[in-house]
Amino acid sequence: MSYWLIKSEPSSYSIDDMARDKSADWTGIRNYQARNFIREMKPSDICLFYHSGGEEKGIYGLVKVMSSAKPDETQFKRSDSHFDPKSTEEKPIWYSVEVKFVEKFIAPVYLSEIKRDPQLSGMVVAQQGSRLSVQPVSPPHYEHIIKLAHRK
DNA sequence: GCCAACGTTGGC
DNA sequence: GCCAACGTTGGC
Repeated sequence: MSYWLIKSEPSSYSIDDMARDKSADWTGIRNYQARNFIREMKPSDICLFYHSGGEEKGIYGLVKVMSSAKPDETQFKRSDSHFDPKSTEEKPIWYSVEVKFVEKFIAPVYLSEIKRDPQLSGMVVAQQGSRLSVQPVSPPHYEHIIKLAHRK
């Protein structure tokens, strides 16, 4: 059982879109480091859902991993913005997982809080210049985020 | 909207 | 294999 953080631009896909759709294929990851983390994901792993950009950047909820990694179908579709001509069905380059909506936080945990909280120091998302869109989260960091997210 | 930090591409 | 040029991410 592992914990992860996945980023999304709320203008393209927000936690509310996620809540409406109930489940989604997490496609479009086109970075090797992020791809490698996708391939480590296992069903029942939990992901923190992070909004990058938008008014208040931060963690807005949780989704659960429902499948192990499978080839990201968008890499094969010529018309898709994530089409990759170097990839073939026999040797796919990019992977996706299916995720299911779990909850939207009562109290989102904002990036400014994450940076300020000593118990969250070292979180990748708070590091300067961190562009990694899929990243591991340690259990203590996860537990603390949940505590903050459920405070009244 | 700006731009620093980053990852990738491609010429050599 | 190096590294300059380029494109993108994402915080501010």
